[in-house]
Amino acid sequence: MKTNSHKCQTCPSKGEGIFCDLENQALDKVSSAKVFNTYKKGQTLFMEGSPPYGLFCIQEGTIKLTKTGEDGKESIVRIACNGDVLGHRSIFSDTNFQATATAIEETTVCFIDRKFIMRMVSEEPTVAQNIICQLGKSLGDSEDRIASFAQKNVRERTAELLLILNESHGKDHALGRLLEIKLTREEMASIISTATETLIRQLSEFKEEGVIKQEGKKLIIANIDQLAGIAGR
Amino acid sequence: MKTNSHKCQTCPSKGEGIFCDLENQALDKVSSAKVFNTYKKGQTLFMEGSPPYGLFCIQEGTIKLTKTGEDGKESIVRIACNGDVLGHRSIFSDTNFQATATAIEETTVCFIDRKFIMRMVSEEPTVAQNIICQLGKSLGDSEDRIASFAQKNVRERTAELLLILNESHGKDHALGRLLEIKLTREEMASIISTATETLIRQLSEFKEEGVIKQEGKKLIIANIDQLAGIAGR
DNA sequence: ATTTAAATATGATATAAGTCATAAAACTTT
DNA sequence: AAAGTTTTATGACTTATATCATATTTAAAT
Repeated sequence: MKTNSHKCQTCPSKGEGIFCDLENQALDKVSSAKVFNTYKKGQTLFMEGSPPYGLFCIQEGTIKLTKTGEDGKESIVRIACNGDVLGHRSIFSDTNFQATATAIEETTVCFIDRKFIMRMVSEEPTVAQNIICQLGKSLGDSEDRIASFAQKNVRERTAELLLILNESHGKDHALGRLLEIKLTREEMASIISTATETLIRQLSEFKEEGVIKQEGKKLIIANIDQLAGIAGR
Repeated sequence: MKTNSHKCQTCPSKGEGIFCDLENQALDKVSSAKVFNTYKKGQTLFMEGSPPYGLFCIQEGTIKLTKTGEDGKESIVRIACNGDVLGHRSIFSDTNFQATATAIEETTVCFIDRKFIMRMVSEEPTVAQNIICQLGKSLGDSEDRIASFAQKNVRERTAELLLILNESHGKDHALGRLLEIKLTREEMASIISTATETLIRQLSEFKEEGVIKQEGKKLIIANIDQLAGIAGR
């Protein structure tokens, strides 16, 4: 399933990725250095503890990053999607992966060798800047979650999660905003650090209140303002 | 209290900072571009929501980064010390500060204008790499904390906090490892997202068990292996 | 199509940790 | 040195949320 026939020039995530500011010539170099790959739902890109050989650039799809506790309980530390890069943290600090990356839907990814990316960062300042920018955004999101955990209860964090999912995966729909992401309740619970049953109960409560609706397996935010009020922002 | 008489070449944090790989010539440029400043305990470097004009490089001391909830409750999202840089996230993503930075002890800091640092990142790849490396480390720490909340109880998180403080501020001592950082119990509680009383109770429990001791205001880790066992690592 | 397994849902119960109250230390300020 | 303020410390009580148990629904496998 590996090929090099794809061109970065026509990549669907071109506008968002770390190579978005490159000239055509430099982009050609990236095109030839990368390896294209498709991961099915449930497949892992890399495992916690293993050494990084390069960078993963998400073209299209969604990846969860998880850490496993001693008791085996997994917790989701980040969700990455189109244009996001994985592995930069490990590569630049020369440490093993601190989390496991798993596709939660079919995802197309480009892999770029670590040596190539190191050279790229030296030669193309915009690439370095974009990596800094993305890492910064992830750090901001991560610290938001820490504060959220300290300051908000499950009801507020659930509302917040739905709003965040809306920003990254929300589509317009007759009844409101349809969340085009198929996370299990267990995964949603893990993101906001609560028990699966507690999250399910909270979603049921939101349904009763008419804040959200369900169509098949997909959730729809029916009243986004009310949800924002609950999340407290 | 502002001066330019300090040279980066003789900075106590030179080995750890983002400019550590620069040649003397380039370092001279940094020396003349920076503004040196001292913050007393409790003074703020910048406030959540305000725009960033540059980068803060910590020469010596400790800074807490806090976020304030609607209810006014502050939570500590990061602790930064010698060699750490603040403001990179905001500068590169061109957003306002997402947290407030306050000195928790007397801290000496160099301020570097945003335009200068942007130029530096373009011209000196090692600076960009070091920023990436530091951001990556912060992101890793932050995600560790998220997993920690999800997977550990207050007892375990308290043990973990003491171990982390030991790594950054621990000094050898007759009774074990002395933590050379003066955080209030409220601040310690905030770091691990628990109530002040709960943290105090946990420390009392550790004292009873003989895992930690107290000398004046400072804590001493008497049995680091046992503490590591409790933290689960 | 039928069986098996996994995910969702809800009730009942337990408990870790939060909140409130109060007091004693430990610093600050006058 | 005395008064005031903040921090540390414990006890008593409450509550949000985890855990356990058990259906029900949905998806996967045979």
